[in-house]
Amino acid sequence: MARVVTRGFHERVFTLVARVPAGFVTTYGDVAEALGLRRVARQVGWALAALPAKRKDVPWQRVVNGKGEISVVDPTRQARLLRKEGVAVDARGRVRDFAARRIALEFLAKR
DNA sequence: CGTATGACTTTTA
DNA sequence: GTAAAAGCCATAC
Repeated sequence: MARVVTRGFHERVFTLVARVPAGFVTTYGDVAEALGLRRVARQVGWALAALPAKRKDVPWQRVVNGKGEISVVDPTRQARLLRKEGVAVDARGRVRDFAARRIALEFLAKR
């Protein structure tokens, strides 16, 4: 079975990201690994970049890089959204207690 | 079908 | 702790 196709790659990314509860964050690498491909972290970010503004069900703001820092060109908006959700963000755009806020991979890839 | 790009990660110094 | 380079793979042209 190793048919891990890219069929709706974005769709899978959105689905996983949508599973992240408010107050928690995840990383591109985690999402990619949850998909079964740790190397596609970039493509995860790509999918979110291509994410249309209509997709309000996808909390793209809860996705940060492996360093727990916002990789978006304009971290201000994302940081503001995260703070609004209860996630403390440093002035440098880094999530406080990132390791603790980082959701478990099992929970993400669950079902 | 080949080349270029990128909201990343990891390794090495 | 920071800095630079390589790797990786889906999308766009």
